[in-house]
Amino acid sequence: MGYHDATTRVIAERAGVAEGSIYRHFPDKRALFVAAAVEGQRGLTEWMADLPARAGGRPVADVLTEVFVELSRLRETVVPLELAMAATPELQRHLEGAALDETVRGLGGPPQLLADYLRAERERGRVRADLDPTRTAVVLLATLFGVQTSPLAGPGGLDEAGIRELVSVFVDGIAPRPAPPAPAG
Amino acid sequence: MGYHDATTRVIAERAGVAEGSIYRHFPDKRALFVAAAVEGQRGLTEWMADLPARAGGRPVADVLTEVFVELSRLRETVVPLELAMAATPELQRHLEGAALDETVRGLGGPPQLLADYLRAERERGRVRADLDPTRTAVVLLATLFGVQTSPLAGPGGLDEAGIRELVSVFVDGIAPRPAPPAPAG
Amino acid sequence: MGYHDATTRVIAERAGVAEGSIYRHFPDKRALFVAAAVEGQRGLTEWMADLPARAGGRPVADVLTEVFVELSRLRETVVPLELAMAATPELQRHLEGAALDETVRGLGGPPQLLADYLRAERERGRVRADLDPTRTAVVLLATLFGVQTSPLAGPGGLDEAGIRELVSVFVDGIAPRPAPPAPAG
Amino acid sequence: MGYHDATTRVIAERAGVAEGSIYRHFPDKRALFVAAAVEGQRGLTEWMADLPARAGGRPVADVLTEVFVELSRLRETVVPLELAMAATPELQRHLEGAALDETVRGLGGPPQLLADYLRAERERGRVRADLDPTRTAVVLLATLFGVQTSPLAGPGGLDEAGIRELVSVFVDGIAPRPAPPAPAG
DNA sequence: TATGAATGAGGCTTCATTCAT
DNA sequence: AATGAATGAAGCCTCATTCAT
Repeated sequence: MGYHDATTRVIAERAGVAEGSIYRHFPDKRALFVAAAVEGQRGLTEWMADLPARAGGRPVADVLTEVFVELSRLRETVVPLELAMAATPELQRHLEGAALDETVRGLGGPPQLLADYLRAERERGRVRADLDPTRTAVVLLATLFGVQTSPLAGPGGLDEAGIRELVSVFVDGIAPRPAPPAPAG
Repeated sequence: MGYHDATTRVIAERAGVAEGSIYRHFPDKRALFVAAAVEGQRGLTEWMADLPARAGGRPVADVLTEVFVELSRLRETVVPLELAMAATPELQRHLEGAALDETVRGLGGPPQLLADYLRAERERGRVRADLDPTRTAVVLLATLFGVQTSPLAGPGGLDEAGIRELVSVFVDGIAPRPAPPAPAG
Repeated sequence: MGYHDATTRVIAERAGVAEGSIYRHFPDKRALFVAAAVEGQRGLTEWMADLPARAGGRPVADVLTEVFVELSRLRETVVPLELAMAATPELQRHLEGAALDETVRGLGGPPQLLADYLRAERERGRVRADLDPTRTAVVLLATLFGVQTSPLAGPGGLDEAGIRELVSVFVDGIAPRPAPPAPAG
Repeated sequence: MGYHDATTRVIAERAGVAEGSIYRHFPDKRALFVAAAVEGQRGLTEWMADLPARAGGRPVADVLTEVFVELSRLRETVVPLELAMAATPELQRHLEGAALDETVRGLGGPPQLLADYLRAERERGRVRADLDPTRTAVVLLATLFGVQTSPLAGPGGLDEAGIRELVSVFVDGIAPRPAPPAPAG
């Protein structure tokens, strides 16, 4: 449901408060919406907080798959908000000014955490050295967003198998791999 | 700009016609919007029509980069429409019933053309044999969509350098490549 | 169907002409509507033209029944127009200025013809001498109109049996009749 | 004034409220209109509630005259609504579903009350035994409606004298009465 | 002269916001 | 502080009328 479909009446109803009461907590509807989006991000961010610490453990593909599965689950509630933000430039402008929770700001949000993880793995030689972790993180998250958003992927986004394939593309690329050198024996 | 921000007044104004004239050509606003989206797709699709025939030519990464650069350019007009479609389920339902131009339907649209290209390259051994071309095409296009849409990538989406890096990730993956076998010599 | 439901588009469609062509024959929609009402009256009036000449023939109740049955039949097309006129004061004002066909004007329309008939019967002693024929005619026609119009009578107005009962009330009244004097024998 | 002339703007203006406020009390314009008609009926019905109890008292013609004079007065506000209902089939369908005030429903509305009165008078021998009270009541009310509605009666409907004559026609009929039998002397 | 696309005023309705209670 | 009725701007759409062809 987008920004315009979430009328103040519906919001108030679901929140179990009167319509007028909204304006005691938020100056206007936009602020309420931005706050909801930020709040959604907070949940995601907290879940991902330990991601950088997991570098060097399980294979990168496994970690990314797990992260993406969780993201896609959590995002079921967040994506509509983000879509609304994306589709409503008016909201984006106000997002910048939004008072980000200090905890969240410190963590930097999902993109920062994913970038930190990728950087840590790169240092361990498990990620290509020529990739910029930040930009790569953005591409990964944008893909997840695109896949769950675009009509192309069908309604409901990707299931776990789909996410696994997606991660496979990211990790190994679409180009065929040369045969690994025969282990020295 | 989303579906709701594109008021009939604004649309009529930009088209240089009276508001009432819209309804001589479209039964309602929804139909107008869907038609605009379909028309946008038509331009994209025509540009991509010869894509499958290019398989086996220049390196896959180069072709994809070129395609994505063009897509991102053309999509400057299409993305807002697609975003609106994505953010407005009401529109998606009606898109299915929309009278797709026969030319476009025959070509199958960008996802189909890209899938055909990938399949052709796979047959030539230039794309991993274990990937499903259709799903891979969807992931590629969804990524492009996500990158140009998500607030993460900043306003304006990716420039050509960004697209080049994005394609690099897709083609070669983020995992480090083993050293290619030393050419015989 | 009323004045507002008869849109110029519908009228033009049914008439098999283009919408714009209406305005070559009538200055505006109002004039078109008044003309249609007048035309409807013309048919009724012509059918009733010989009514006054029938005075003295068959019993008054029979004549009135026959007239009302025919009126109710013809009025199936006229009543909607009259209703529209009644419900739209704007139209009534313009009806007065309408160019009544000379023939119709000469005859005076249904009320005048019915009044003439009643007057002729009154002279023959077959209608109460203390009733004003014109006002009585108006009451009779208004009743027919009311019965065919008011929701009370149910959809479709009265059938022939209903009209017969209605006429019976009018002719003999609702008060019980004293026994007629025994014919001299 | 008809249904279409009573625009929401005009209604709101006359009611001294904002246009949008209408929709806090009624789901749409139709409902508002039907409610107004029902409310109008309520006033009429309450006024007529004691009618059946008056049978056997003053002469039938006097009672009917009194009733019709009052009806015509009250109906000055109701007739436009009823006309609108009659001219707008869409409204009639919704009238059936309208929540009639229980009081009104119990009384059955003006037609039922008038029919009850006529039946009571018939039992007293003051109304013809061969007339169906319900149908007669409908004819009487339809006539009043027709007279106040039809352009024939001129603007403003009937005055008291006109109503007296109308009732006279109904009570005694238009046929001449035979001389009452000479009282025994 | 006939057509029908274009026009724009105005209709009904929604909705974010205000305000008296 | 909370409520929810009231507000009025604005949205989509219809329709009588005009005008270029």
